[in-house]
Amino acid sequence: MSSFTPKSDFLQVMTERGFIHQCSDLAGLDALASGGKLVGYIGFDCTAPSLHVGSMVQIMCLHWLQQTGNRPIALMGGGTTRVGDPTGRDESRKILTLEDIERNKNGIKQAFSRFLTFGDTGTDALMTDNAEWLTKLNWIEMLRDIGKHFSVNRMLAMDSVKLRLEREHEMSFIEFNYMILQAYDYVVLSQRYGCNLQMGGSDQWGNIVNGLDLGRRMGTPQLYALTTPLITLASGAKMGKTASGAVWLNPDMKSPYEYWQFWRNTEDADVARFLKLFTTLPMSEIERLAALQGAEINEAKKALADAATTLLHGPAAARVAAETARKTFEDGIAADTLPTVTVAGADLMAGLGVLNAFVTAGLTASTGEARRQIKGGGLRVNGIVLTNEHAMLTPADAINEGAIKLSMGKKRHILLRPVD
RNA sequence: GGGGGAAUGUCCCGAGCGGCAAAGGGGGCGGACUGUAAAUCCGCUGGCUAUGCCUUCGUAGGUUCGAGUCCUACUUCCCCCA
Repeated sequence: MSSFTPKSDFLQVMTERGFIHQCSDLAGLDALASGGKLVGYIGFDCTAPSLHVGSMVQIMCLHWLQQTGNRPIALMGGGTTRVGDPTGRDESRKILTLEDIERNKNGIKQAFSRFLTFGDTGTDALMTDNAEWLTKLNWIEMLRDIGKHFSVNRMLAMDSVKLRLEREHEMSFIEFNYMILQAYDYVVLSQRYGCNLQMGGSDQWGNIVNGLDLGRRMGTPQLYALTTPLITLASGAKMGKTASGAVWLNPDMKSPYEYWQFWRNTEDADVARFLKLFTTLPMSEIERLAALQGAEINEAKKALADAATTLLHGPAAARVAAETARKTFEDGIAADTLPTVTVAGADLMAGLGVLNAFVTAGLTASTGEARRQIKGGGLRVNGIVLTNEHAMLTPADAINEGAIKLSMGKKRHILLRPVD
């Protein structure tokens, strides 16, 4: 596969930026892509109210698909989430309520508009929900039309099932059916929209290939599969977690500033790879940035943070985030654009204990943790290390544009702003 | 159907003679060193109105001054026999 030289823009971009892990037929796919005849989809689970950076690779795949003259489909898993994908899990998922799934779906939709141009013609992106057809399936019809194409022998041999069986972990019948539904999705999308490519993370290979098979048996045109590598950090950790939890894409769950910070803190060894995957900067520029050594590599990290944040939150928000970071870390002053938490002015007037202040700000989970952090020298008020856990905050401490800057560690800062 | 074993700090794994807020890891957080990096070293890693009080070892009872530890029943999981 490494010897294959793609001719299409799509596969050239995917290859040189490191998006390709496995493909069912690179040459066939290349031919279709050259003519702008690809209609590719990726399914997104509705298990959380927002996508997180872990899905960025997938989103970028759709983005490039469109940028190179093909049509992307973002498929919401409103139906499949009701069943639950057992892939990569050795315990059953808990079954989500329909209301939760609906809420999650609406939250997840938000992120896409920045990356894709939606519409009804040509290369316009499409968003659809597999609940639309899956919930209408009739059990007997489904068994006769779809079920007959599936071999239980083969299903049992699939990794997602085999692992559970080997470890003698429970796999319920509902989960066992997941792969059938995902395969069926692909066929439906093929029939409705001429979809001929499904992409996904490398763990989805089995599910995607099932779709290919089902399509062949049900008489669709040739379908293709393309998976992306699992993105881990150079240090081996799974990507997407930070001090303050998962890196969500929705701004109400993770501010643009925090998103910018996430990329700014990328490990040296990951910078070049991430620039290729998570920005649309030209390859020549990426090569220049990747060549930076030592402390200079920080310039590359800023470029990564700027570009990635611009993609998700827009240029204005990215500029603010970068400026906030510059003031905070390089000038050491409190930018009024830092994440802010408000307190009642009256409470502050009466004197607010520092322990409770840090809990209110969300920097520590409990007053106990705040106490321990103070012992370890980890908390600061207006930049000054806090040593007295009994200290009280008063309006006189609101010296940064009328707010108090609370910090935990070197990187996490919150403005506590009194309001009436 | 019969016999044996197991469930531990709500992140995970895991030790635990009747005196236990409970060993040890991993992970996470903080500190030092740096470049807002990695690696390394050090500290912390139930809650609170805090020299005390409250809640934690599958669930519910019991024995005991005192139970994660002993007894009984139940739930779930694993192993062996049929």
